[in-house]
Amino acid sequence: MSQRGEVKRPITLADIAAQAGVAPMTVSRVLNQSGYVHEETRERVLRVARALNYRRNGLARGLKRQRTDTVGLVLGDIANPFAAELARGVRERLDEHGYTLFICVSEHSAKEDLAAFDALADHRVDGLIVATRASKLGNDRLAELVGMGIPVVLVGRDFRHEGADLVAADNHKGGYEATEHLISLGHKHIGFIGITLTSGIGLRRFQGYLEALRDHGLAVEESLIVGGTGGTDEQMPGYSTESIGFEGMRQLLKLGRRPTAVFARNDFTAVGAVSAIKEAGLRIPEDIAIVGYDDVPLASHTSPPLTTVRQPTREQGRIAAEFLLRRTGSREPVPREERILRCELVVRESTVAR
Amino acid sequence: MSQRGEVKRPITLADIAAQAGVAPMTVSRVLNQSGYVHEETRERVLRVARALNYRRNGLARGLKRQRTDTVGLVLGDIANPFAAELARGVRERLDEHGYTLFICVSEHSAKEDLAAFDALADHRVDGLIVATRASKLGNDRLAELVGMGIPVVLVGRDFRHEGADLVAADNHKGGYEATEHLISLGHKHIGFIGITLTSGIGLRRFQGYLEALRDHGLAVEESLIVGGTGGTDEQMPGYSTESIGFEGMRQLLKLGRRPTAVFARNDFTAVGAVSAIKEAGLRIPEDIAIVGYDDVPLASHTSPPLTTVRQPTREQGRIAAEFLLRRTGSREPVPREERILRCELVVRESTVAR
DNA sequence: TTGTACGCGTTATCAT
DNA sequence: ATGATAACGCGTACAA
Repeated sequence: MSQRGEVKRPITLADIAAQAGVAPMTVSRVLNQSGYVHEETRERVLRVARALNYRRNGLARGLKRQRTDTVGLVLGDIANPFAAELARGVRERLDEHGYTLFICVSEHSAKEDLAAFDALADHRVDGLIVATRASKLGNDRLAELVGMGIPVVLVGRDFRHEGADLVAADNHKGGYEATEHLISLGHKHIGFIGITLTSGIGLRRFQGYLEALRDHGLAVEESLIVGGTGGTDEQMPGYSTESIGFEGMRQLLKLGRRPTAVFARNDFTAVGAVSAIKEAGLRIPEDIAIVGYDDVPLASHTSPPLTTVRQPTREQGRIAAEFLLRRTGSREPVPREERILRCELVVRESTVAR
Repeated sequence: MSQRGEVKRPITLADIAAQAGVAPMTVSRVLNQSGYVHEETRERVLRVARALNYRRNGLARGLKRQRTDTVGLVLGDIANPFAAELARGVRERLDEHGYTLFICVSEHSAKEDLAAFDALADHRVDGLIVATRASKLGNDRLAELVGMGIPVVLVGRDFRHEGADLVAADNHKGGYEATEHLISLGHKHIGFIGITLTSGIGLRRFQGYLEALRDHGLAVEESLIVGGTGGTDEQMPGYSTESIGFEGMRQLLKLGRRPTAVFARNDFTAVGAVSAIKEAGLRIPEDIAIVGYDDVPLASHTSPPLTTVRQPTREQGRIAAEFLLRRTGSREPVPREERILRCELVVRESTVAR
């Protein structure tokens, strides 16, 4: 026997077959529970397989079967509670259908987006769910993958492609309703914190804010709109925008006529703003009312509890998974689907009628 | 030609080779930049490859090369800021070495842990970093994988194996120091919120708490130790333990003699506790002091800013990656390494001398 | 019920 | 500088 290679070589079907005195094919049948195998043979094979600690080779298997029972999920930022909930929804559905989910994180960089798409595509995932910010590079590459016949579903991504499904929350409307809520409470000077030009989602919310102001005959005051760097800050967890909220609010408080209400692009930004307001010795909501966005678990435990806009995050994940399954499930081309989900205003104690 | 199959078949090296008038091997050389290829040939091949939108088949490639340049990271809960930071640290190092990171989430279930290990192992990742809660099933399976020669690094997991490296934060000491801090401020009745029996990490912190009490001659009062369900609550994001903190604190407030200080197992739990304290009309830190754990970004923006214990999370990720690279890098068996990192008490305004 | 032959797409190795 | 061959580990298709 040529047993020189002392390096632990992974066990293969052939190894099992040899020890069990059958053909590799029989072992395959046993392990995949396909075809007929004599009960006695079956047990013998299983015993050997277990004894040798066999693990099947997914590469060879995938290569032969032309599918891997695997789905890739590309996330821009794993620290984002939205991402977590989304992943949960996706997994929930995918699990039921025997798919394994591989998550790649791109840290909101277009370059890493590409890397993630490619890595996943190269490893022949059966489908791809993408929930990162849109970029020219990324969109083009996605188009290529779609062209190659890889099922792709976009989540909350500002990019449409005829071959890829889309699921998103109606952030525009959500922003509109948050703002309208403040207006209906009698506010006329409403600030916005967290404007960024790079993020499609934030931009949508901001547009809703603008539209609500206009629809109700309120002037848009540029000084009431404050930012947050658009760039990718390596040090800072992408979504942990407490600092943006804090700095932004400080800026607003310096104004000659400060806003009586503020709409923050997300709950963390809102928390940062709350922190700045308290630091200045002002009260919420009496002096300044505040609305967040997302309804993260934290939102109901701040003081005061935060009025916010809830988006059906897990639901988006579930739908994304279902859209994908539709595609992996059929050999024929599948017509594109798009689903925009409603957001819901959750009124708590950080807003009150003037 | 048997060109009947109208289904878009993925482009292969052979397709490119045919169109470029060379052998597949040459194409491989060009695409992998290995070996000598005439410049002219090279360009022709590249042109064809680009025109056909070629994507290499990672399965075939991995099968042949016996490595995939891929590392798996198993996380118990993606919503946990700890997990996010950890992943960031891991990626940071792995990227530099050309590895792609695939993340699997197990939602803190031992069964899903196994599924993740297996999926990753089957797809022949070059290594595995595991940061989920320990379980009998999981530990056994990990031992098997280690036995098969797969490089494994454990992060903050309460399980030691001679073939797997370990990196963790010193949660015991952190819990000790948090408690000692409160003691040094004059507190004698110190509560603990968030005891769970299933979580190794939480347990360590709790043990530190107990030890500090004992070392300073304080009695352990069982009524001051409150819980949080140990089970897996499907509806609740795993780490979002605001509710546990909230409910736990309410319970403590009902006591005849309530604690003057509380140590919460993590910052979110602390935030929930803060919320309950305020609801009861009490002040922090005057009436009740509170210490959290983790120093999440939020902690410095609560009111009052939270005293907490910071653990070097990203650093743990980096080290885990380095431990892994050590193993993937060498054919020989590598001696086990273990690194326990110090935590650091961050004193803010939620604690003050009595 | 079991086995044989072949191919999935790639690369290592040797030959030219 | 390029090509032919074989093999990675598995499953499909067919034969026995």
